[in-house]
Amino acid sequence: MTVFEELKARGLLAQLTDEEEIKELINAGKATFYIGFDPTADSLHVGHFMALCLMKRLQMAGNKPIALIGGGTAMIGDPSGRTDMRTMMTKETIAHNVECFKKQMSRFIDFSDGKAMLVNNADWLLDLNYVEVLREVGAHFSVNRMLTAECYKQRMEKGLSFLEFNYMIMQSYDFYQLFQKYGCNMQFGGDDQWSNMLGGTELIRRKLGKDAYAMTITLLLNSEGKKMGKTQKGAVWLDPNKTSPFEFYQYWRNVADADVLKCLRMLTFLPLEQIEEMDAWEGSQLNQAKEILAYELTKLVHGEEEAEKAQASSRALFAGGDAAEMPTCELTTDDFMDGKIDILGVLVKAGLTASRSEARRAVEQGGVTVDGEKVSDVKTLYAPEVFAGEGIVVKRGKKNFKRVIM
RNA sequence: GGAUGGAUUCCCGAGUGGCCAAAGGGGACAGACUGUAAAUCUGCUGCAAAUUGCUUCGGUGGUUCGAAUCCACCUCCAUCCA
Repeated sequence: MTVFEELKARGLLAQLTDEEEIKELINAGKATFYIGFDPTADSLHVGHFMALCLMKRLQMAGNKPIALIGGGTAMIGDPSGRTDMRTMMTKETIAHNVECFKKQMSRFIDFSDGKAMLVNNADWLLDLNYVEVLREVGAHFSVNRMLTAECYKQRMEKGLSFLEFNYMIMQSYDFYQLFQKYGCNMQFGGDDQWSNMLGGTELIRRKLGKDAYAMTITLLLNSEGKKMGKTQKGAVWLDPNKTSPFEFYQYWRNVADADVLKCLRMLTFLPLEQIEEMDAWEGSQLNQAKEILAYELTKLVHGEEEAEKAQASSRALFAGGDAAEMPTCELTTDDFMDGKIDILGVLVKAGLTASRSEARRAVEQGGVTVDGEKVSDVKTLYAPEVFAGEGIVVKRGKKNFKRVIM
């Protein structure tokens, strides 16, 4: 199976400027392509992960990837698909994020021996001369056309600043630069980037009279049409300090039935034949598929060891086994009042609830368990001895738990 | 620059002097049912020393016994006019 066929079979391809041409180039391993990542946070997330996987797949097929970090474009902020303006980030924050991105990326992509490149568009964007850009680049863009672009649609109601309006032009300029400098003639990215990417191919055609291609990958949406990889608290990060391997594992372990197969196809490197077999699974058997999904992804992102640990904790918690790998919280003598700590205090200290009020509600509703015993009294007290040795296991709800020791 | 409308809790959105920690919906959380899924039903959703107290309706001052609500100024947003 060729790379192109595989991408297609996995449902990754969304839109392409020229299917035949792109197919030929990437199958032959002759393409130099780039994918842009704006450093809007200090860690990559699942969306980035998909793009990195795409990069890896194409790299394995012999193509040369360029990972572009948007140190320059992050100064502007991509308005695509957003209803409100991004908060402007300081230069320092961006610089910090760029460093974090670099570190994380090198775990996924092999940058050695010129097999891939890492560039930062701050290198060419920040020193641009305004009037020059307007004449050289701006002249090739039609405002009328830009305004009809899908990505600005949502913003037409709420308002769009001139700053953000220029994002598309900056991204187009990136492509134009990379085309000239490195012969990069393809740009890939998330489907929300389509209009921005077309801007680039257009610019190259107008300035140089040459063809460049763009291809987007499907956004990972769940069966309700929402972007996956987001939790109530925010994104599911790849940085273990922001989203622990266990939380990461649990996120995928808990995906809806309707989404498991799609996730396996789009996110893992498991052979398609194996995934097709699982397609026939039904009912509770799908739980196995979820376990595989969670394990595979955790392994890709955090390594095999962490994946094993996460799986062990998960099984221990839900199937009731040895819970050695449980997340732990340590109390100090300061946490005790008159030699005791109440259940609400324990919940808050363990980070299982945000406030004592919330803890109180959880207990009142029967959602709190200590060592398997339901706690029904809000005033339940614990002496320090309870936390000695193995400590106690505190659970809030079905999925949130901590071992509390001293 | 001018005119008009607007800013309410995680989000949408009601509230135009006390009965307001603030209707309703969504989401989130917890319980029941299950398979760590979905659907459904129930509860819950500012903080706390908890039949009470404290902080919150863009910001700062003011009027009043009492302000999300009235007044002044400011900030931001939308629409129209330039």
